[in-house]
Amino acid sequence: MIISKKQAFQDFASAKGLKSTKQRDIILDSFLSCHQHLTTEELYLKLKTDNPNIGFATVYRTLKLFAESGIAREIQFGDGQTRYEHMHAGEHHDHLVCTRCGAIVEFENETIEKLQSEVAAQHGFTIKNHKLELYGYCVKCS
Amino acid sequence: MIISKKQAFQDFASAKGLKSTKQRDIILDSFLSCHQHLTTEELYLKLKTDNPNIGFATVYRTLKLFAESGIAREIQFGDGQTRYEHMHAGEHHDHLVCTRCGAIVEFENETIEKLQSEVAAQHGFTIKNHKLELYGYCVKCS
DNA sequence: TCGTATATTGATAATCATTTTCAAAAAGGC
DNA sequence: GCCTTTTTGAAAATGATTATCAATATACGA
Repeated sequence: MIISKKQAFQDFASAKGLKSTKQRDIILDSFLSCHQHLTTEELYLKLKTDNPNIGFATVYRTLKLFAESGIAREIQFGDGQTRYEHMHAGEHHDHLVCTRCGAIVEFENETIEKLQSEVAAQHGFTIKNHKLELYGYCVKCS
Repeated sequence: MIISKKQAFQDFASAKGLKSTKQRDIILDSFLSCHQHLTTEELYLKLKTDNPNIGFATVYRTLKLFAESGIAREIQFGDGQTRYEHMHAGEHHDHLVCTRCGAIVEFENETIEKLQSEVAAQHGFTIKNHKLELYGYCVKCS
């Protein structure tokens, strides 16, 4: 899984004529080995421990590249920070967000996806992607 | 409809011990008579024509109050700006967003809502609100 | 109506996340 | 190795939003 993501990004990079650099490799490894939904800042801090020489501008730039390449997706939960999550080809998942403790649970629901397509078709829209987030309290917090 | 929103905000204000001010009245009228999904800046610019003496800090503060009072809701479409839309008691609508021309279409779908509740229940979540946005191209742009 | 306590305003400064700038360093051909 | 182009890191810039604070307005009791 991780290997194919690496491959996918390398394909994207060479197709775009990007040069391969140490920094991007490090950031890619770190991102792929990381839990989901992390902030640019979180990844930057995590990296800095082992690689104090990587600047945060590079982390920002590289995560944007990951999103562009399709191996990551930007998500925003309304707390002002952009998060990045791994993107698994072909599948899509949505989020339950606990507004008390910040816990994030992922879920998938094909019926909802199908209904979304129907709604879009009714309005003549061609859907590229979507975002569904349910906000509330998790088991522990309610 | 507009009158009841005004009433609703006044109830909220008095319950919170807020004083009634000219500025808030003007902003409330302007907001209620406005199209949906407007940016704080858009409302500020619109106001400034007739009321050059209202500061944008007040507009920001007041829109946050509207959201708190329940007559408005904050929405974010990922373009970096917070938008406010009218909130109709008891009903909830979601959005189709055209990523080319920026068109926004609202829709409601009870079945999706029901499925969301089911998903939340399965994970032990108590849902307070949710957000569903479908991004793609509208009829004209596709 | 007057005074007083409290909330609100507007201008400005501050903040926070993100982006841009730019000179120096690194990569990829040839 | 040379030369062109991309990338990097540090710092400055940006853009949206929030906090600060003195001046002003409001509510309410005397």
